[in-house]
Amino acid sequence: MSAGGLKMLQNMLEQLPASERKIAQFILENPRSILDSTVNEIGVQAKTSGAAVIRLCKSLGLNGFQDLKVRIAGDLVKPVEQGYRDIAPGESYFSIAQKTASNSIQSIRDTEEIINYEELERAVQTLLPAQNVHFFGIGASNIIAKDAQQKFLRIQKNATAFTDTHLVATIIANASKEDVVFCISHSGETAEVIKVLSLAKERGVKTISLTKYGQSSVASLADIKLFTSYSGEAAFRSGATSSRLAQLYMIDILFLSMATVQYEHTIQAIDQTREAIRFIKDGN
Amino acid sequence: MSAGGLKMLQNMLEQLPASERKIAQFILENPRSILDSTVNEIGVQAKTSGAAVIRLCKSLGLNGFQDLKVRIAGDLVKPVEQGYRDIAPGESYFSIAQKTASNSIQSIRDTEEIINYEELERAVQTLLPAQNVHFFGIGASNIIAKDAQQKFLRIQKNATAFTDTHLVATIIANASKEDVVFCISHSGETAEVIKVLSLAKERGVKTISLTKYGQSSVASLADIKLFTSYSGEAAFRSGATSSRLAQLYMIDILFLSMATVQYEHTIQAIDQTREAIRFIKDGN
DNA sequence: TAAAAATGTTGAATTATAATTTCAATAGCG
DNA sequence: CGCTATTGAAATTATAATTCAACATTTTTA
Repeated sequence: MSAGGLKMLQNMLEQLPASERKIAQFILENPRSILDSTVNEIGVQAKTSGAAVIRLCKSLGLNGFQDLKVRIAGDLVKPVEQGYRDIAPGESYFSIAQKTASNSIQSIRDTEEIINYEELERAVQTLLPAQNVHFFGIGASNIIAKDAQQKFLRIQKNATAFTDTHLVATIIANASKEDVVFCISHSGETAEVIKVLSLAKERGVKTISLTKYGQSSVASLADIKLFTSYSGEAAFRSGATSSRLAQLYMIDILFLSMATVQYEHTIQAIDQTREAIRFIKDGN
Repeated sequence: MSAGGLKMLQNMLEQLPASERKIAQFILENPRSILDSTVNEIGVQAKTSGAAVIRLCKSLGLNGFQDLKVRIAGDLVKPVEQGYRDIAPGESYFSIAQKTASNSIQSIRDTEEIINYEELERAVQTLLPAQNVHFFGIGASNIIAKDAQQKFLRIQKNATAFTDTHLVATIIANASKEDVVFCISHSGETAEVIKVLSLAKERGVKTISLTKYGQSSVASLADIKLFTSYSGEAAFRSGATSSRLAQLYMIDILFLSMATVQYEHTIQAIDQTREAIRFIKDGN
């Protein structure tokens, strides 16, 4: 019942009469397009008739056009992708969606593989007792910082995520020993982040970094170093497409790790948050 | 166009009216049998009518019965998915990392499967000529809005992503017909987002929504509806862990789709951005 | 709280569309 | 030249999709 339609066409190609072969060739070249075409449309596009399409189905030993359609739909289910692939001009939406999914998944998998669990444990143990956590990242990394801030606030952990270097400097200048500065920079070389980290170090505030895997100024400065996999990041010179997902993945792990350690407290905090939002929304 | 039919049915099951739900359930129980049944046969077998089958297809956002058939044919050739798994108290770091990776990957895969490529195309064609794109989302969805804004600015597309409802109202009140309002809300029921959308609609501004798959106030209001898969989102009642990745994935696809259509322009814009950042950083 | 109005849901009947068959015309072949 | 195979337009049949009146449900109003 399942798939094999394209293979059938290929095998049969030579022994088919001219009109049917035209159809077969057309389908092999545009397998996707036949899924939402009618028999007659295909006939015309392949410069022959709709009747030839039906005859082709019979020649293949199938019951009819629907049968062929279903088999080809099965053939077109994407193969599992591996590795990173860039996107070319004029690429189809379908192909973009596939490649993007594949790249995103790959970056998460790669990041999972390089996790240093001792370092992760140290991060959790540092963050749990912290009074305030100051996330800092600029540009694309600020998105991650904001996400982390939101998550931390949910479990009743004070958190900031400003972009203004001067403001952050002020905060660090007045930070207590119970505070943690958490710096995010994919490259690990963002000037502002390096400055903020240096300041924190000088002031004796605990520091955690999240950068791409490998040596970098930011990572070397931080007390605890977390990494995301440095993937090709080919995708369209865009600088921050799948790396961003890997960073969020690391934030999730941190958040969930902290949450499981203080399970009851977390559940309670999250339910309270939900209540509060409902109150704002519905007023009761 | 690829598969995901069964997932769609599963996601939608609860919000369907009785007759359509009967059909959905029947199909989920006998996916294979629908491949060579007619609309009426299915209707009768599920103890309702053929009309309900067609209505179900429309409810899923598909064009018709053939569309559903093709997607289910795709589902039947691939191995069964793992599904989502929640995290328990005192779970090991390793296990958290694994489950989180697995859930994240699943949500991206599921989202890929339910993409409606015609709707995506319409979104791209609406966004490309837009003068300004106003992203709007609050709470966790604002993170996504900000991410989208950054991406759009990179390709020289004016974009905003404010949280202040009054401010956004002002913007929409003064928006031109060439502007687009892009609303993000996982639940699709965020009051502020509904208000903003209604205002935009009233003002005749084009609207795009990004919500979880299924019927929702936000989606019904928008001209163009994009979806992420509504997964169990079990992960620790946290409300926004892997759904966020799926949303970012959709933003990536939109961005890359727009970028490939105007490839040279994009490359140039991105290189200029890089230059500008280097200038700020190194001063030369 | 009951009645009325509005809204949503249903499947039988109808219409529209697409798949399949028929058949006369034509091409290929010994 | 006569036989057989192939072809596509037209007819037929099957199927998908829409319409609509009846019914059910929810919401509004008095």
